[in-house]
Amino acid sequence: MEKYNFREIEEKWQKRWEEEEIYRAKFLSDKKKFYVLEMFPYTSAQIHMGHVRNYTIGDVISRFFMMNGFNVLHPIGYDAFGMPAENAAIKQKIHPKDWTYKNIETIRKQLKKLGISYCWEREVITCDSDYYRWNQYFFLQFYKKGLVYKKLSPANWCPSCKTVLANEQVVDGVCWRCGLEVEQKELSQWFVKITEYAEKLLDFSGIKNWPERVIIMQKNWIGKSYGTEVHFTIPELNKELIVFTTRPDTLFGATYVVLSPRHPMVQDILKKGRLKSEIEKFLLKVKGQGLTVEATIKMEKEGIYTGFDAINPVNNEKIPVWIGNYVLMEYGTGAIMAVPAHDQRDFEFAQKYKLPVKIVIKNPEWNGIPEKLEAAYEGEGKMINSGQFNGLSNREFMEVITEYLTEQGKGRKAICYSLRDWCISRQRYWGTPIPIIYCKNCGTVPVPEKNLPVTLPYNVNITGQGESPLKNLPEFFHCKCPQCGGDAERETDTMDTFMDSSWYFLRYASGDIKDKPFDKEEVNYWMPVDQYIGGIEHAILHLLYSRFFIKVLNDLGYVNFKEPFKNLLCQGMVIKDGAKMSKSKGNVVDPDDMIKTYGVDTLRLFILFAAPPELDLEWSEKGIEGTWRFINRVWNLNSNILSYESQGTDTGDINVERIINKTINSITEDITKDFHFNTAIAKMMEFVNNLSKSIEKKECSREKLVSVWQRFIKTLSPFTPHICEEMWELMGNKGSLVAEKWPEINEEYLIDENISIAVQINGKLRGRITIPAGCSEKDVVEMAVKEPSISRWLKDKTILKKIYIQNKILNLIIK
RNA sequence: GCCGGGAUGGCGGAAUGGCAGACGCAACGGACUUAAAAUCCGUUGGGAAGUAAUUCCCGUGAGGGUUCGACUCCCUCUCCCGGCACCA
Repeated sequence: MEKYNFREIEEKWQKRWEEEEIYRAKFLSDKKKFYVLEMFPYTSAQIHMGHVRNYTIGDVISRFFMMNGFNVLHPIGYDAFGMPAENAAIKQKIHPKDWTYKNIETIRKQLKKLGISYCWEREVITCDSDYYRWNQYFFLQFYKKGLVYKKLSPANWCPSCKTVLANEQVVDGVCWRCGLEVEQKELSQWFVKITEYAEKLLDFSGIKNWPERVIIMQKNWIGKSYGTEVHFTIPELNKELIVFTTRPDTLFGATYVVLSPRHPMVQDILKKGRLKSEIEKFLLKVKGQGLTVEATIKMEKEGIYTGFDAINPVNNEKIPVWIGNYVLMEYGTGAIMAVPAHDQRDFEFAQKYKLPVKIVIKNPEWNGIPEKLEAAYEGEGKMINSGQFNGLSNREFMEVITEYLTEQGKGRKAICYSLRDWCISRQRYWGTPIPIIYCKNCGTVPVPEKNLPVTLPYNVNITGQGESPLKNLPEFFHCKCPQCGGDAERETDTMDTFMDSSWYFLRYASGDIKDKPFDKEEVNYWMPVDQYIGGIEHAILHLLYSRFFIKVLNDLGYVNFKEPFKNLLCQGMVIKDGAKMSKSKGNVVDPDDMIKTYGVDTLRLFILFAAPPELDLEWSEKGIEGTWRFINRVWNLNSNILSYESQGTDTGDINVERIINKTINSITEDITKDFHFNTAIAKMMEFVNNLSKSIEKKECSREKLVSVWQRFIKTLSPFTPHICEEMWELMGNKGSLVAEKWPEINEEYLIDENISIAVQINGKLRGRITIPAGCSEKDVVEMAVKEPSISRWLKDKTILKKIYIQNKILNLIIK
């Protein structure tokens, strides 16, 4: 018996697949297609177990659909722009481009060793000007449509490094490099109007099968809420202050209003000079408070009185105008009305600053009206202290007051989204240059399409300090205005890398193309992606931006579909010792080491077997040995079958035929229903255990055994393709298994002659009986009561009720 | 703080209203071997009774509910993980 030499087998087949180009996707418009896509890797130094998991899952799906007669597209590429390349440049004194391409080389080698069925001819590298020029092209199309604009927006700013910091570069409110406190700085930045698509993005009807939680997360992120705009007046400023509220019913209870520190009216107030130094001091303090999540959660709610009052439009009451650090300019109108009696946050703020509390909704559980509240009452009730509206239910009153305000010209119904426009400006080098030119005479001028790409210059010095290196590069920064030919300056912001990943899957789908972003006809054939696979960490941003991008391209007539990803599978993390694998924790397992020791088929099988895809996967050194043993058993069994000789018996043949049909049937179900490869593999292990016993007993004929075994090899092949191809060839077959048809099921072998059912007495299991298939309830009960383990419970009792679930269980209720 | 997900043997997990613990790991016992490794066979949720076949009780984070029947559905609570932009 020849020993299982995985190294030889894997090298042999990987070489052959490559030579014969069997995974090359062909545009065959009359053939039903299947586009399977895994999120492309970021070009950090190496791939890790998380990638191996992601790509192995994709590969099983890809091979399964190939064998089921689909024309499959299964591409790969590299997400190659982004901050880590600049960090590497700073630390290792290596150019971001050199670092990136060096990494791509390594990753490509690693991926090839995994034996994934990729169509390598369609590789995409986002930092290649052949790719990013089309980012610039789309930017210009969006610009023409009025979907991009520039506005002031705050960014994390380190005053010592004089540079913009990403949220992850701000650690506990200080700069990660110099440790100095981070400030907010207003910068003029480019935005894409994703908010214009909020309503379209809330419509998930074009999506077939996404995890429910991802849809919920996206809906919450878009955050549609219905409410009312209320117009307060500030007589001393001669201005109207518009606030948005979802609780217009509490309007009579408003005791102050609060502006965001970035609200334009703050400037009007400062101009008047009242309390100016106090307000400025407060604004300065707020400026030091970070934009990061930890910062905003830890931040204490603070405010300051402006010295001005606003008039409540419903009762002409004068209430103070405050500025508060907790009011966001990005949401609603950047100003709120505060109702401490009926909103807990307003209540706490009012307590802190001794602001009045006015109850306008009566809690039905109250006896009379309390003098003092312990907490805000946020529930339902009847209106009080609300003038002519007293006595109405607050629900009714919401409608009534909104109508009243509308009639008076003091407000209206409004819808608010918490979704904000997409800031695509990055003050960094390693990204797609934004194709805009600033001319003293002509203003903001887009780079003409024929001048694309605006190439990212190579000759830069990356320090991580100061402004973008592109500003210090005269040959890039200084240019001629395309309109008047005069001296002009280039935009030095580069694009957010989410721009790259919002359409890379279209580029894959159109093969080698130079003069267009993609081939419309071919893209319309392959798209949408039939199965997208990736980590849950991309549940919101990447997936939402891609959906948005496709909807815009659809509106602009570039594509004929409205959703990029029909089905989505989010896989869990790979963890070790209870924590995510990471260098800092020192719990990383290198895929290359595992491949050297066990071979890639074993690694793939273990990763698929250890947990269902959507759950976190606990790495186990012992566990992989288990799958290694299984693979070897399969290999040895193949040798045994090659030399097997027996006439067998009819029952033996029927028996193995039953086993294989049941096995393949339930594996097919596991794959197609929810990609539960772990249970599919468990069933293959069971099959191998059973078949080994049958072979030992020489129960079946050689002919039957070979037929059954060949079907098994096919079924196993998407999981461990190399060893299966080898066994397939040893069995005397030619050609690759992906060209073979997935084995069919013969229904008649799925049904057993005898079925074991459980018998319960009063819901408690008391025995088991074996019945012929298709037995009637009456017969089952008759057989059950004869069974000694059952009859002893029935002595001196009467059967009140019989519940029989066919082929499963009989429950007798007795007294 | 808000949103989402989860809790099942010594461990990874299986069963989504019908026999809890498939399959694998670990452990223990046995076969082979001079020996070890590898391999193969068997046992394995906890407790109690019995020489034994076997039988009974308990058991899916805690408590309650619905149901003939609940790991599964509903309510309350505890703990763990993930995401986040104080969303008015």
